[in-house]
Amino acid sequence: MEKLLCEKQAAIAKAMAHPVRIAVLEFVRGGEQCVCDIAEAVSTEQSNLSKHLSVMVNAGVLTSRKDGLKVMYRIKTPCVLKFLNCLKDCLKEQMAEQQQLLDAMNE
Amino acid sequence: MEKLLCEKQAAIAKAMAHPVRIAVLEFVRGGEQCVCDIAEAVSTEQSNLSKHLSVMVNAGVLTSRKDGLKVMYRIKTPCVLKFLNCLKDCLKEQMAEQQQLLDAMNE
DNA sequence: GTATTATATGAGAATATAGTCATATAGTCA
DNA sequence: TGACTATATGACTATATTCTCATATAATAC
Repeated sequence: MEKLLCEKQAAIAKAMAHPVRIAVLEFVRGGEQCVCDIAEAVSTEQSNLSKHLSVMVNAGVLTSRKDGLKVMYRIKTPCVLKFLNCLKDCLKEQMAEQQQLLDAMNE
Repeated sequence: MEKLLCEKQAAIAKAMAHPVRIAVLEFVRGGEQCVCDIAEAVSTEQSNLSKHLSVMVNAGVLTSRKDGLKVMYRIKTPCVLKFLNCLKDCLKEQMAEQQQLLDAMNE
């Protein structure tokens, strides 16, 4: 049971654990976007992007809706946004630490 | 530059995107623990666990210190805890949605 | 209907990740 | 010193992920 919960959490993390997918989420966080615009924004091949998108849909991170020829993707829940912020904070914390090291070297 | 930031964020997410690693983080979140206790808690082979731990150390998620024969691991920054909470919230949100579906079926 | 556009999918190759086993290292204790 | 314990590492296999290319599907416009 405990194990299953860990698996589910890992699956969510995994769905975001790729540079292209982070870039997609950052691009989409402002509002829904079609595949072609996302592809341009993250400069990734259409078919490849399409797979990344479906990974995130399956993990419950994104949803999509059809709009004519286009398919619009958007972030599914507010949690995902919080998650992204969290990641960025982690990175900032790491960089701040590196900055301290750098400062120490220059003393 | 943008790309590099995405890579770094993805690396952090990837370091946690594994069921065993989530289990480790959950076990360690209360305070530092030695490898042998972690191994028992997450029921994973010692050498395998050791690799998972070093992945997380390299990603800046955990730190370790030697204490005699033992090596104690702990969560490196408060951000990581927030991150874990975030993941759990994402999962809760997903399960709540499934619950709604279930309710709709029973009407 | 055909042509066109936007997106998805399948097969395959390249690469990365995870797990297992045997072994190495390093600290402790007698 | 040698025996013992805790942890890390290297080699290897198994598996999963990513990417690319070609092709399929689906919506639109003519």
